[in-house]
Parts: sequence; structure tokens; C-alpha cells
Amino acid sequence: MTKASLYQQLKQDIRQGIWPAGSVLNQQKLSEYYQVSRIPVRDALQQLKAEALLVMAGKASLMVPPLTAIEAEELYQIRLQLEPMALRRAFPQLTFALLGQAEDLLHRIEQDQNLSAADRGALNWQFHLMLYQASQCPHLLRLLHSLHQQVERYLGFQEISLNYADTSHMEHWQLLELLRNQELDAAVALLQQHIQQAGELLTSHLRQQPA
Amino acid sequence: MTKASLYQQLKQDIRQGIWPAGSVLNQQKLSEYYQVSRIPVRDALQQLKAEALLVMAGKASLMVPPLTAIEAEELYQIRLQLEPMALRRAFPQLTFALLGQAEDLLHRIEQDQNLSAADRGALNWQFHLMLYQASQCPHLLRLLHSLHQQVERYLGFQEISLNYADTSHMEHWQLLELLRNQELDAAVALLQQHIQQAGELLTSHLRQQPA
DNA sequence: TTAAATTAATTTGTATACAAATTTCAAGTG
DNA sequence: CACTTGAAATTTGTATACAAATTAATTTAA
Repeated sequence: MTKASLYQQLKQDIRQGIWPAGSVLNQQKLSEYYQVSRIPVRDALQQLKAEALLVMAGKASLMVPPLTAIEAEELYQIRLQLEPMALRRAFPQLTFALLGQAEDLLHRIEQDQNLSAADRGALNWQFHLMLYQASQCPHLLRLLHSLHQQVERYLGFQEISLNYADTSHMEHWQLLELLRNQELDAAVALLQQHIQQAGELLTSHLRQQPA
Repeated sequence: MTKASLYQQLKQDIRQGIWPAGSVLNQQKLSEYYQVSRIPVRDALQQLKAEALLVMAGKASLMVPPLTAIEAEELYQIRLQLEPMALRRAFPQLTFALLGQAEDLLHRIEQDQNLSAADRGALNWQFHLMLYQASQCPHLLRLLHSLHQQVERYLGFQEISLNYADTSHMEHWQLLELLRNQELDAAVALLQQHIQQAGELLTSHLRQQPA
């Protein structure tokens, strides 16, 4: 367990619910669990705190943030502002090679039958990222990456992905088609609808079964 | 020099050019300079890295990011997307008390004659923040705070603030007036123009005298 | 019984020492 | 002279030990 991978591992374990929302993490517990000293644990915690994947609980202790409908809605609203911007700025630099790579990802999602909700979520994000990366906007990409990590914590609900997976996947194909035809405005409109729809599905689900 | 303040101090010292853009920071140098061991230095560096106030330079070393017109433009574009959203979401919760506090800040800017560019920048941001805070959007406010810290590094140029200070200040008063009159759309339009103008002034200056 | 205050327990923060990695620089090779 | 190669120097990463702070528990007083 090296330093960078401890950060990755801890992040993954938070996503996967090993350290559930609302739980308080302490350095000793984590250092025993991961079989390292507290120093690399501190480094990882510090980074996760700065990314808001952990929040202060009291004066000195860190907590896995609770999942709330209000915050989910906020995260999707922010995505709704930034992702269209990313797509617009990426568009002039989009190549057929890149669109082809994006298409490959969609094929992989279709072919791999038994994907976990997490795996499908990761591939979906890679698809979006493939398009946005052409924007060459380091800060925007960093923010979107961070937002996506936040959102990922909310996507453990099987019900949501089952309901939405097909619609979402189809929209990805449509998005690709519009971009191939250079119909940027239509692509952006579809993307906005895509994000809004996903956000509404999630928040309505959270309001029904809070956490 | 306690832990939290080391982070604050280091951040301030980066802003003020003690560790100039492009310079590589190493832990030992910093621990000697600030008279602490490397552990709290590491904590501060880790946090600053996560906020992109430091970036990797090579495999293991950290650098104060260079200032470029391209990145400045990107930062202002992101603000242009997010700040109107913050204002819109804040608007329903805005009170006369809050608007009054915002006004107090503008008065302070006028009255304090010999403010440094940095101080004026800080007060300007406090004014914006006063309005946005009513939005009650923790993630949005966190992102805006982070973006502002990025932008602050670019505002060391006296020429810019001297040119723009008056216009900017006047627009702040207009913004306040529009909000008092419940003219949200006009206020948002003014805010957008305000940000865009500031961004263009900065980037054009950077293109003339790169860094 | 509740609330405040004090003490004990736990937990975080920091320094030092050492291991592992990276970076630098000089020597060797084509 | 450019380009590898490899060792020396520097720098980062980690463990352990101890100090400082926070959190919890217990006592005391209203």
C-alpha cells in the first residue's frame, strides 16, 4: 500500500460504503486497517478533505459526508452549468479519432453483460470525459472530475441505474451522432437534458428514501 | 506557527510572490523557513496541491503554477458560469440586512484610502461572497472560493486594479441597487458583464506582458 | 434530575530518524 | 557533440515516539 494508492483505495472504499456516509474516520483505525503508519493516512485524509470527499465533524475529526437530496441537486446544477461549457470548448478540437474512442467505450458498456453499477458509472464518466478532454481546459476538467467523484457516492442505488441505464445509454449514442454531424447546439441541448434528467431521477429517489 | 496557520501563511506567501510562479518548493526549505518540521509542511502542501494552488513538477516535486493568459481566461469563464447561478440561488434568501452588510463593505472600500491591491481585491471578493452566501449552496460556495483564490494570484498587477477599480466599484453599487429593487435578471446581466470585463482586462494585460 | 465542571481517555499534531525514491551530475560511449 | 549510463546527492515517503488538543466520562453542584 503505497501513498498514492492509499488515497485511491480510501476513496474507493468510501464510494463502496466500507466507511459509510456519516461515519467518523480516525487515523489510528485507518492505519491499522490499511497496515500503514498514520503519516500516509494523514496525507490521504488531507487530500480527501480538500476535495470535500471528507468533511470536518467537530473541531478535529473527519466524517464521510451524509448523502442529501439537497446537495445532490446542487451538484447536478453545477454540472449543468459546467459540462455544456466543456463540450462547447472541446468541440472545435474534437477529432473523428476521439469520437471513435468514445464509441468504443459505448460498445464496451453494451458488451460487458455483468457490469456493476459502479463499473457502468465509471465507463459512462469516461465517455463524457473523452469528449471534454479535447477542451484542453485543465481547471474545468479538474472541477468536473471532482464533481463526478462527489456524485459517484450517490450512485450506489441499483434502482436508479436499472431504471435509467437504457435511456442514458441511448442518449450517449445520440450525442455522439450529433457531434459527428457538427450539430453543436443540438448536442449541448441534449447534454443538458441528459444531466437534468439524471439529477431529477436521483433527487426524487433520495427524497423518497432519505439515505 | 500552528498547522492551520501554516497552510494559510503558505497560501498568502504564494499570493504575495515570496514563492514566485514557476518556483519549485521543497519540504526541507519550507520547514527551515517556517521553523517547523516537515510533517506540517507536508500537510499544507497536500492541501494546496488538492486545490491546484500547487501543481506537480516532475514525479514528486511541487511547483507554484505559472500564470498564463489561457488559464486566466479559463478561470474567468468558469466564474462566468457559476457566479450568476450563485446569485440566482441566493436571491430568494437575500435580506435587507445582508444587502446592508454588503453596502458596508463598499463604504469601507471607499473610505480606506491607502488599500493595497490585495486588500481591495479581498474586500471586493467579500462583497460578492456576502451576496452568494445566502444561496446556502455549500459546494458552489466552496468552488467559488477556490476559483477566487486561483484568480487572486493574477491580481498583483497594479496597472489593472488602477485602471479598473473605479468602474468595478461603481458596478458593485449598481448591482446592489438592482437587487434592492428585486430586478434579478438585470442584476445577473450586470454581474456577467462585470466578470467578463474583468476577465478581458486581465487576459489582454497578460498577453501584452506575459507573467 | 439536569447541567456545569473536572478529570481521564482517546485522538490528533509534531519532531526526529531512517528508508525509498527521485533528481543531479559526471563519466563513458557512439 | 549529443546521448546513455550509473553513481552521488538531494528530496520525498514512512515509521516511531512524544506533546498538545479534543472528546468522553465522571463527579459535583444547583
